[in-house]
Amino acid sequence: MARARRPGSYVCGIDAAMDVIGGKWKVLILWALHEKPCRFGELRRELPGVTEKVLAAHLRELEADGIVHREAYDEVPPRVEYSLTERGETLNEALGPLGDWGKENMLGGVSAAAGQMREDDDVALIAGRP
Amino acid sequence: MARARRPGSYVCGIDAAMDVIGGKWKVLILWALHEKPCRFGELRRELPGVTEKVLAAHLRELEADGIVHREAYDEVPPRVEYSLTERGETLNEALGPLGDWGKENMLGGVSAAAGQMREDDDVALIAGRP
DNA sequence: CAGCATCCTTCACGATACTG
DNA sequence: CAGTATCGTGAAGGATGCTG
Repeated sequence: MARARRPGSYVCGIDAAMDVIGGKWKVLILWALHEKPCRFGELRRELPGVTEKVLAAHLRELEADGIVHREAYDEVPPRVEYSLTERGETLNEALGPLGDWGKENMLGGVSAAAGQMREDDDVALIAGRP
Repeated sequence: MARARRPGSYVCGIDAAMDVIGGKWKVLILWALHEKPCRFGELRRELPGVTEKVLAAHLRELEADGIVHREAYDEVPPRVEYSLTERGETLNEALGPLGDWGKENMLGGVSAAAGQMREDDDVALIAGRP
């Protein structure tokens, strides 16, 4: 996306990861799918402003990278469900510290860090999100 | 960079962080400066392929975001040294898990994880780099 | 040495319209 | 509903040349 995709060799792991999440909506898609598997139109509603074309393209890329799973049900009307793969979940977790950093340093360094964070989910891992 | 810079409000911390490191060479600059403070030309040699214009632009943005510090010495010939700020260091650390993920999942999931990793530096934190 | 000034290319993203 | 097809745009990035 933001750079040459799949040149075969990256300078480092960050480079490779940046390639995977380099799309404008990639991380938002990741976040939306982490909350719950979503259908196409559902996803579109979760990401205000994204166009069908771009959403479809991003989903195809994420699928190619093994981040999301696409399940098409042969029904009428057609139904397709997107969900995170195991690899997608680990990516989401790896994004956690970065999200924390962004929230602390770029947003209003809210002190939401300590105390009011629930732990019944893996909120601790993926904090710094909406 | 890759998206609208400083719209004033991001969807989440990841969004904000992605904005900071969204440039094509940003993370490489971060990495180079983490190893040691660098002069402009030095930095250029560390990043094969980057042009002066782009490197200068990225450095200015990183400086504006409080990630790197620019120290200009009034000598002849002119000398400028770039280094990571405290915030830059924390960003670098926050990038660690992502680097690990990229190395494990996108590169040759090398088993370099265990054993042959030296710990005299903070290698453990910022693994997955060159 | 450390840059800024220009011009140019390219690619991600967007808008709109149309199918199975 | 879940997409494809086509056309258009803007901004990031690259190439080259010049300056304090």
